[in-house]
Amino acid sequence: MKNREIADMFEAIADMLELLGGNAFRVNSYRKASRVIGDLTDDVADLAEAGRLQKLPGIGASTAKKIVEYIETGTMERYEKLAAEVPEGVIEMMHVPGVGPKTAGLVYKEAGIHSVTGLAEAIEAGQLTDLPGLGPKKLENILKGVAVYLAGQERVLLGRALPVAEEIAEAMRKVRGVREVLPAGSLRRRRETVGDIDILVASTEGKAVVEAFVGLRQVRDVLAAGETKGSVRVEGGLQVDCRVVPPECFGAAAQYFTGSKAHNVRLREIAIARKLKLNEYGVFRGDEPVAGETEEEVYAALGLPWIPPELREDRGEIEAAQAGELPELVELDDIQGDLHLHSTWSDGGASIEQMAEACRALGYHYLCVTDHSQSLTIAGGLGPEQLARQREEIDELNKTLEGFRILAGCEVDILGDGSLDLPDDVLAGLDFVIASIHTGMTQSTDRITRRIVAATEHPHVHAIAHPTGRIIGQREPYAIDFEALVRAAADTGTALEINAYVERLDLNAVHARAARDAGVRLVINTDAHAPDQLAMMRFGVATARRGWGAKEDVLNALPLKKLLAVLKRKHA
DNA sequence: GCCGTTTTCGGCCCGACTGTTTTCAGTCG
Repeated sequence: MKNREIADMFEAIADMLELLGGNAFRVNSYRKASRVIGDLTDDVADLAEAGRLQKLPGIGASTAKKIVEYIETGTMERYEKLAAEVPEGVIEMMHVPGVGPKTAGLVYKEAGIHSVTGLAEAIEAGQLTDLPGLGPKKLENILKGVAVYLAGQERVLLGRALPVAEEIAEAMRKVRGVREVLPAGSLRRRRETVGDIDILVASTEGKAVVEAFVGLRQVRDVLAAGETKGSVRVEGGLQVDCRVVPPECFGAAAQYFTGSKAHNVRLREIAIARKLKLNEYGVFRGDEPVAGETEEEVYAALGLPWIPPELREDRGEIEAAQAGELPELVELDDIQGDLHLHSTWSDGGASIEQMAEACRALGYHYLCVTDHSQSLTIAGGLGPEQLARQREEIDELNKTLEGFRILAGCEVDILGDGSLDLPDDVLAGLDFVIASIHTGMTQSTDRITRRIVAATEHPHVHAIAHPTGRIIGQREPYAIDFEALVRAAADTGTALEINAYVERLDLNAVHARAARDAGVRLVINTDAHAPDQLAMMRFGVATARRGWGAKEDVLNALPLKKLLAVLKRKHA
């Protein structure tokens, strides 16, 4: 699958064209094409073969031709020509905060600088002071930017950022003069990682609110503190911005600061078509404000229903909203139970009883114990006899629990050859079987796809756990043919998991969307190894929502009776 | 380079901030 390569090439073409002073709209077209191809789960080669490339938004005759060229020949002339002209390091300089295409182009053309480190050295040696537009402050600023860039400026996991944001938001709600507080930005859209935290505050007293913000006990460094905006770093280096807006603009500001950028651009285009103007202060006809106090009225002024933040990525949500076809997204309250968790029988930290109590406290009606299977000795995997004894314990516990049911299950390993780690008759006796890969993760696309597809075809496997194996920032997904997996899951009635573990979120949002579009049932599980980890369910639900998942798409949003009926069907 | 409820040509998102200027270019979100 060459989607990623092609998306990256279009992005690089955009960067290089921009640096060379090419038409800005053309640059934008390449960026859009890059995003569209990058978001695709279908193989772009299949679309090309079917002659359907130009059906994609932002893909016209010219980019379609380049895609076909790359698929057929393995190279793209446009890209190669530009790459011969612009050294890679010059493009990299553009990614330093404070350095854009103009500055990178200038220092390259006028001073021959072609790397980020070369840029820093030249500034420190005082070599760039004669260049137009580069005064001492600008140069100092670039130097700081290089330090930030080289430090890696990593994005932070949603699971880490969200609690920080909520704590700060809670503290800000207690500040005098504050009417409303909303953590906005990519965090509100529940992206799996976030770059920084944006806290939006409605108040008429900007300065006092900002002062209170930078004085919060969580604050370690104050980066800026003005009339309407404060910027700080908290423990761990995470940057938090606070913006104060008047209450009558709060809705427009919330919309604006939630993004995504691509979504906002589309909204502004719609505004223009309606002879309106949209900015962070409201919707305007001429100078006349038409909307702004709530997000609902901002969207309504553009002829749209309110769109849930998780969908705001310009991935078709605006068209769906216009057609009145937005999905009714699954909510945390819809979740009836957790179907993938561990106990002290394998590598968990709590007894089944403790896990059950924790699940009841969350308002669930059932859980399924899915300890590891025998070959995973390092995790204390269970064999047939242990599973039988575990079942006895579960049966005893179920006698004492009212209105709650513990299901007996297993996270069975998919072995290297695609067979399962437990005999069929043992699996047949379990309520729920979720299969997963813990070894041979680096196998070829062909092998690993056959392995997982074989597991979906197994009559006793109800779901595949963490289907791509990726761990955010640590491990790439398996080289699996995802389309083939989705087809197999759809054909066999096997659910695919959204593993809610904050480092996993696997399936991710784009994969989850493709699965649900193909009619595959999703199952959202925490894979908890201790009671407190059950709370990660919210991140799995957020990912399902980003994947356009509705309650009906989610296996464990079913009430117990219906769930058991569905599980039985696969067994039979 | 894309695209069509004013268009197959001529448009294409908006405002703030900063540092460099003397009216504005570049960068950012």
